[in-house]
Amino acid sequence: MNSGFSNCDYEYKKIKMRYHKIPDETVRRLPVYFRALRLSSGQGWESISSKALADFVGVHPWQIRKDFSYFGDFGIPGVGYNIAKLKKQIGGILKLTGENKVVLVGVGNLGSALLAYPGFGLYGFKIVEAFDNDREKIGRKLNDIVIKDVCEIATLRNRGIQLAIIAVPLEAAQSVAEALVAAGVKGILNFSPYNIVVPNKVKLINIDIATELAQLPYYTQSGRVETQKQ
Amino acid sequence: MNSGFSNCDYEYKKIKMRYHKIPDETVRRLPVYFRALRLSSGQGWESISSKALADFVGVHPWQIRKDFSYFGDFGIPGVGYNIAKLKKQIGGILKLTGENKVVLVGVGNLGSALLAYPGFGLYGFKIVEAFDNDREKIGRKLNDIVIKDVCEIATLRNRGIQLAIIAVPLEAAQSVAEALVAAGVKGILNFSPYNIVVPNKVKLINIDIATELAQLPYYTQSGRVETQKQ
DNA sequence: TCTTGTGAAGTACTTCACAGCC
DNA sequence: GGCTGTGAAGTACTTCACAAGA
Repeated sequence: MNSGFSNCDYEYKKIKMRYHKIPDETVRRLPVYFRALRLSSGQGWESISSKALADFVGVHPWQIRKDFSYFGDFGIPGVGYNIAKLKKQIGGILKLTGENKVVLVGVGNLGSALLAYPGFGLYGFKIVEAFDNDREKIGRKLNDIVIKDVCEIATLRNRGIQLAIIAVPLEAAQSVAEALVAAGVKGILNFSPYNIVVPNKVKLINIDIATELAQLPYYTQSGRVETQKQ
Repeated sequence: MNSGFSNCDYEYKKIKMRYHKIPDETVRRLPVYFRALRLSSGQGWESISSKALADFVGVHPWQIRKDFSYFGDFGIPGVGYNIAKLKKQIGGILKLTGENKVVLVGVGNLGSALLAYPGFGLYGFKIVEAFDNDREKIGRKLNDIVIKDVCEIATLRNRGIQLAIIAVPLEAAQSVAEALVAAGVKGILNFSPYNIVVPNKVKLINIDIATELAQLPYYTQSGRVETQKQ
């Protein structure tokens, strides 16, 4: 990707306007800041400095200032950031305004846990539908959601549902993803350890639990000297 | 971090030995390659090319070759990589030899799902203990594991258990982490949305489910033009 | 004096391109 | 002819350092 605009720079600067591509790493951190602000806003503070926020979420202050610099002038020099205003701005950037509807596919052990997961609410997410292919489960109610047959994914069309969570065994992951995309879903959070392929217009984020765990022994087991190579 | 050794380069090259720091991103991908190899080794193939492996896991062939180049000469030009040998080598680098014991703290919805998660076995992980602070749960058996009181985390000392998974509410996360570290745990996979602080010698990997989901609307909602700034 | 915002410098990782081996 | 291994080039992100605002 190209930051572009190099031969238009002068024009843009003249009218005091510049264009940025937001680094993906910044987008990844914004939800973390957002949650920190939500948690800290009930505490009577009005402002927060980049240092205080940084300590809370575990990054460096200059990282936070740099991240915010991609958007606009959020803060007040000598004071910090107004918590309410900052929260609103980050929410706006992330499009976390109002309620975001999400559907879940796969109501096994992990899927059931996700249905009950309390962390989604803070961001305004709500799981509004759940699907499975197990006849035993279809029709049952879990956390106020009636589990439907995966065949009914197509009925999501035109209901304004853009996000889905996939928590099915890996054999089913690709076909479920395709059904979701066909039904108009534009963003997928995939928990199955399978390399799902989706069209470019669809954003896919993978969480691969076992793979994350499998990094640990490399770092923890002693004898990790710099690799010798001959 | 410094790649170092610049003034020793000649010496090292002369004796055909070089030292590398393995990029964290490479370590993150190795478990993915490892699983792909395990899945493909039952299929009668003996060798696999960087292109075939790349297509399977969803990266570029040159990325795979570069990743492997940090370790040694794995492949045979014109042929590819011997699957059995490669699997063994990656397993060795990641220290995924034999059975890796893991303990789980927090047997709520998510913790229970992790206890039953089938994906750990492929890497040789086994959850050998589970802890919770809920009197209702303590003493019950789940997936052949008797749930113990969190107070008993200290009893893990000297049992050769290096890895732990934290799936407790955020208020409890820091204290649980400290108990685990005190009991000799060296690597933690943390599912609670809290910035746990651990000593440098302990490796911490965070999986923050809601935060991952919260990135999606930014990418999926239309109207994401390059940010305007004045 | 304290804290922001940001060019510039530094670092880490990815991609290229091709020599060398099978 | 096909595929690996790897310096070199390119890109993306982080960290620094400091001018300017409150």
